Amino acid sequence: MSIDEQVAYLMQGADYGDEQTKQAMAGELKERLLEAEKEKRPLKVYCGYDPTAPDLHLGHTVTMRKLSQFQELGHEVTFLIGDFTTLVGDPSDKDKLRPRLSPEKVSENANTYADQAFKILDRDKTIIKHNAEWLSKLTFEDVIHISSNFTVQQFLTRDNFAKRYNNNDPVYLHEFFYAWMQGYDAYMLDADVQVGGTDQLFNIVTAARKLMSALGKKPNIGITMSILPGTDGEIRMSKSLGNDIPIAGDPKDMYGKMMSIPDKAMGIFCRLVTRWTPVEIVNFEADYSSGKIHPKDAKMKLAREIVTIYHGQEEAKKAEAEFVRVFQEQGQPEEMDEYKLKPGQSLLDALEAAKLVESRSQARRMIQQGAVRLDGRKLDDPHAEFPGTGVLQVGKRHFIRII
RNA sequence: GGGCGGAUACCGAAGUGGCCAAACGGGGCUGACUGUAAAUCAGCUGGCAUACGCCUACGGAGGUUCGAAUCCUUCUCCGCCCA
Repeated sequence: MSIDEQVAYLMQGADYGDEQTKQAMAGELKERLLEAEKEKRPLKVYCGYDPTAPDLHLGHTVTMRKLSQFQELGHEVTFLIGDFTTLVGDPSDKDKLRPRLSPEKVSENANTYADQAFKILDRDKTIIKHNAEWLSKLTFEDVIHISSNFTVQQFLTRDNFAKRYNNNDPVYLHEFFYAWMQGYDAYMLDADVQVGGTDQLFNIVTAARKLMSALGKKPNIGITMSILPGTDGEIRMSKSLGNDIPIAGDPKDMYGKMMSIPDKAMGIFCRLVTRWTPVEIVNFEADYSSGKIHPKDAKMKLAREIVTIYHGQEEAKKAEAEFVRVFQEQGQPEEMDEYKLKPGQSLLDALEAAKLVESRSQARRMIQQGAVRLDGRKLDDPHAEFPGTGVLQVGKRHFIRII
């Protein structure tokens, strides 16, 4: 790849909110790539992760995919675990109720994180670091000194702060520290490039660059990635919003979830979470928007690609076959859990005991709404004795074999 | 330290003594349509109960009242203003 192609590849999916910043960053990236080439050194690239939850979903992988592209081009990638910053809490995370995690829990999560990340990153080429290594050693004096490089006004330019400030919502003092701690990470790592989400724009571009300059280093280049929407295609993917696609989950479920994203979100998924090159993506999009390929078939290809990344080709094929069988041909899943019927159980009892519903009230609702079927026949009497063995289905996708 | 305002279900937001399991919007779920797309339509969205109904819930704890999300006391948390 030529340098310009590399820049295009590495900037793919990046978003800075305005075109000028993007141009400026692309320009700097190009310069830095040239410089590295001349000096025969790789760029130092990193992204920090806060191991707040053990399970990763596709949204978390956006920056990992970007790191892997750098890796592909021979650069040095550091996977930074924010074990110290996690204890502080990121202001861009609105989840205020997040319980304070114990250090044990944090390191446990961090391990799971790293394991899942290595489905994307090359384990042997990735450096893992923890920011507690340096952040926990700063003295109060250091903190004051570093803080003196920033003004409150600078922080208030950040949308997230400004908005809450104007709405009279709380803005905590410690949130300000979060931004510069991230900058300090970049400083300690001698980062040439820092990858993050657009929600990190301020931390990466304003705070980190300023701090690095102030401490006498060349400021890092920020690659801030667009935010991946969830299965609704609109709002950022997040577990608490229930629109996430976990990567460690069941491949069939993953495939199904991918199929449920709106057509208009296909493009962004391609750019952010597939292994496809910019050219392949352009062709893919052209194919379905011109009608050459049915959008459904295009989406199936996309779903297959995603499942393949995390579960391999075999599983992806199986997931697809199952999807076709269950949803397109209205058949039954290949495998399902079994439940042994006990004598005298009513429909309600069975639904509850087989754990197809969360409560008896919910079971009643489902029955009333005509969502409960045994071998395709609708069951509508909650109190009738359960008819017998067969495949019991609730809604579109919950099945259990009654034996 | 003083004054004022606020905390409601997954989220946002009404309600300001009985008609409140709590309007409305979003989200989620179910059904119709379909490509588990979009758009649209209908319904559901605390628990228990065949049912009458019962229980738990409007930040926490007490109290007033026949009756409280609504009134009082106090505690916790948040915002604004003054110092």
